[in-house]
Amino acid sequence: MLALVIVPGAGAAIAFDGGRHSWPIAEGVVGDLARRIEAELRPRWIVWDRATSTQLLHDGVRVSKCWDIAAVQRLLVGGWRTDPARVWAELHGLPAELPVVAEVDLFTVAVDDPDPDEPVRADGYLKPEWLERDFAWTSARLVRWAELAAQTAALQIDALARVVDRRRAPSIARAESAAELLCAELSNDGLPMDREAAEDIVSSFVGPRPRTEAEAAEMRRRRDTEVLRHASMPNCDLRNPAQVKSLLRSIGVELPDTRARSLESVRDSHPLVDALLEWRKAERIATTFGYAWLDEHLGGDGRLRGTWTACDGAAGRMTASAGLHNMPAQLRPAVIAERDHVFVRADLGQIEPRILASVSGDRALAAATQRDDMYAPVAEQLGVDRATAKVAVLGAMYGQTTGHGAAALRGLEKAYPVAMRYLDEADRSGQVGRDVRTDGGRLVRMAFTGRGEPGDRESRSRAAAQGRYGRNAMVQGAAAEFFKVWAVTVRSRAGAFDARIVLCLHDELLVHVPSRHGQQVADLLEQCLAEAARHWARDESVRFVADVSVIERWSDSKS
DNA sequence: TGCGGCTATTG
DNA sequence: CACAATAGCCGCAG
Repeated sequence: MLALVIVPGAGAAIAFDGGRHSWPIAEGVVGDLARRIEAELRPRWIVWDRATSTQLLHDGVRVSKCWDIAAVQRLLVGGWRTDPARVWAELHGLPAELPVVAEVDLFTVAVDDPDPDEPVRADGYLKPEWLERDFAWTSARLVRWAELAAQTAALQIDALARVVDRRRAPSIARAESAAELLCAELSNDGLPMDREAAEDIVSSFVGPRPRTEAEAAEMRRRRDTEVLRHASMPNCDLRNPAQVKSLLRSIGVELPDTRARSLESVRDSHPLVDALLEWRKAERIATTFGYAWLDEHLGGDGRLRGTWTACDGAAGRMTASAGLHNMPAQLRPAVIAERDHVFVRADLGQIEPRILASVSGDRALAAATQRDDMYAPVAEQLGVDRATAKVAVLGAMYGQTTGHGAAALRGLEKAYPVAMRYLDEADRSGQVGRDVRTDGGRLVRMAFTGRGEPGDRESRSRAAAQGRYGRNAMVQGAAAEFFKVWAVTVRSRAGAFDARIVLCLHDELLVHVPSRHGQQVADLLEQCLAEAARHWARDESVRFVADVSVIERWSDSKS
């Protein structure tokens, strides 16, 4: 483990052996030095947060392993406030009211710090001025800062071992850290996308690229007219749901809302409905996934870039902006591998119920995971058809209590009591605002604001919603952890084939690979899945499956 | 100008 | 419209 701190404009420092040995580094040589250390020693780099990894990436250094203090802290205590001062205070059990930099005004005088190179105060807190933008860094202070990072990482290892199985804790923290490296790389590298193909698709929905604002308005007006010509409300604003409701009423269609689902149910009653649904599709492309989107996010190098987050606020899934996680299926044919490259795409099959079987330790449900389609044995067990079994299992994980799955839910309770109790326990925690911790040790905060008088209808429905949130967080969160272990395992092995992960999508990986290595990387993804399962799961009772294919366009895979 | 509501897309 | 997310536009309050 080797701690590295970089303060742009001030310099850098490294520390190892828990901070007992340390050196300052001139800022100009950080990249070269880090590259040589990485090549010769392959250390686990301790960093305060992703900024250091991103800085290295900009210097052209890709490190293989790290301990990201902020990422591990989010795992340990949840939330987003993971600056060094807070992390340090939390690890030392100090009260959450952090000291702030004292204002110097007419009534106070600046007190000289007797030990200005020491970041820790007598009361144990970090000095807040060390976190200020204009802090007067010196090489002595940078060195102490690196030593402190090394000490902090050591404290986290102990803290983690107290909340997760001691054997599994380090690998989970390392995966969360490596996920930060992966996210830095995904943000930097982008997703290959063919601009011409993308513009052709956009054009097929909204017409050619308008050259002026007036032209754009004219095209918008023409699209509106295609719908409005079916009725006699020429000034109706199709972007206003209330007015659309009136429009529908004027043609004799009464609906509670104007969502696509509702509209589809009355599709045959009037030609306007069909036109409106078509209009919605085009409008979506025009406003969100159109020329403006391409101009903003698709670089001249044919890479679509967004900002990647390694864990979201809820349960720790990865998120991405710029439409990388919700790109309409119609645009995916434009995601094309570069010359002499292919994509290897892999998605985990039925990941959430398999995760539930694993984390709950339900032996009967684990037995069902031995099958490629685990809903089939569940259906047999429950004496219902497959579709019903699937709805029931998903309903149990999401907290559905009404509808078609409700009856089968009672069957689930009988057949898989261990798994159902696990979900129920999380549900109760959520309802009363008690934090839950996922199997991998992520704390999911449940302290919601404003629980009203218990008993009234509003507060009961809010409690139920919080219960569903808690129930789902345990499954979705554990699935996210497992996915990250898989992804970072692939990341570390893919380099041998000059392959890079270019997209992570909750249960799906897209890897960009030189064509000659396509099949080898496809095999690699399967191997990494088995390896991830061995590292992440408590035992080997649950089988995980993936669908892997070698393709040229993202849209080429069957499923 | 910021925020909740509505709607869309995705896993 | 079960769970999660990002994102755009509208109306309304300040």
